[in-house]
Amino acid sequence: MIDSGKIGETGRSSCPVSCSLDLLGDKWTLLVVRDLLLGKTTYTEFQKSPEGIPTNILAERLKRLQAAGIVEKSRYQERPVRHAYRLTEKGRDLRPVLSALIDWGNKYIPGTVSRAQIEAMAPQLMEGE
Amino acid sequence: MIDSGKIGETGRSSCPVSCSLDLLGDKWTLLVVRDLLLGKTTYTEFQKSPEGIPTNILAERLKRLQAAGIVEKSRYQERPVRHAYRLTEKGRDLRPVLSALIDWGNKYIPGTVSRAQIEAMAPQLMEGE
DNA sequence: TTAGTTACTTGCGATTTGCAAGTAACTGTA
DNA sequence: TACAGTTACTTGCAAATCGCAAGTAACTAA
Repeated sequence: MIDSGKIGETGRSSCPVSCSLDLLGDKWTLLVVRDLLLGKTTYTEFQKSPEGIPTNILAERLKRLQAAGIVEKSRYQERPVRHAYRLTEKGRDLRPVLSALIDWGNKYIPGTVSRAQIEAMAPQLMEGE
Repeated sequence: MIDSGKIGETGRSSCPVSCSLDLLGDKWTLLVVRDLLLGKTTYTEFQKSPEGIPTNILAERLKRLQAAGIVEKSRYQERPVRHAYRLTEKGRDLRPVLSALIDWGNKYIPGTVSRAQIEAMAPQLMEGE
């Protein structure tokens, strides 16, 4: 057996789509990435998003994204200690994925906020594309 | 209350990313779409993919994708009755999403099959981009 | 007649989710 | 100094979903 189709211990196969979905394929992870691209940085800001992510899910996802090198946590203030979450380059490189989801959503799901409106309120979202 | 932030009965918000993920945000759905883009059409072909989707999950996802107008089922043979699943235009328009996931996976997950290799074995995957 | 294939469905234990509540550390106001 | 408020989580638990195995229905081919 030269190639089982699997990659390492984790990963269901050596397909880049499958491997990416192992990390990103759920209902919440890419929404956190979206918020980060929109410039949000704190736990509370993520919680305030209209989708209402449960706090335990948020904490777990932030840990996973950190472990995967997509997000980094930094202390932005002492007394009281406050942390900011930011995307790494690996995280910012997910922009095309989000961008494609926006375009598809705009085209096929009526009532969704348009890319133009999103860019207007967060110009950094699609910068550099 | 002018805008609750929600869209219709379903949908967690009016964000196109969130709405798209309501339908596509799990570990299997986009893998089925990938297989369809690769030219696979039958239930058994989907099952044979290296990730090994459980049969009940596959059946449920195909129903959901049909209900969403992303996939259509057609009889391609009588005696015995055989069905083929194919992407609609709405489904084919998910190509940029898959494409972005391939690029990200190739860049950040070592050992994944390259886009060039994927295109070589399935030229129709990224046609028209 | 019997084994094989296709396309599912059903049962069920294990994992994951989502809601609520609790906790720890600190601040700002009286 | 006391106390309400904020931030950033953790914990408990019922409910939903997942994944493995087995079963079923319709048909073919030997």
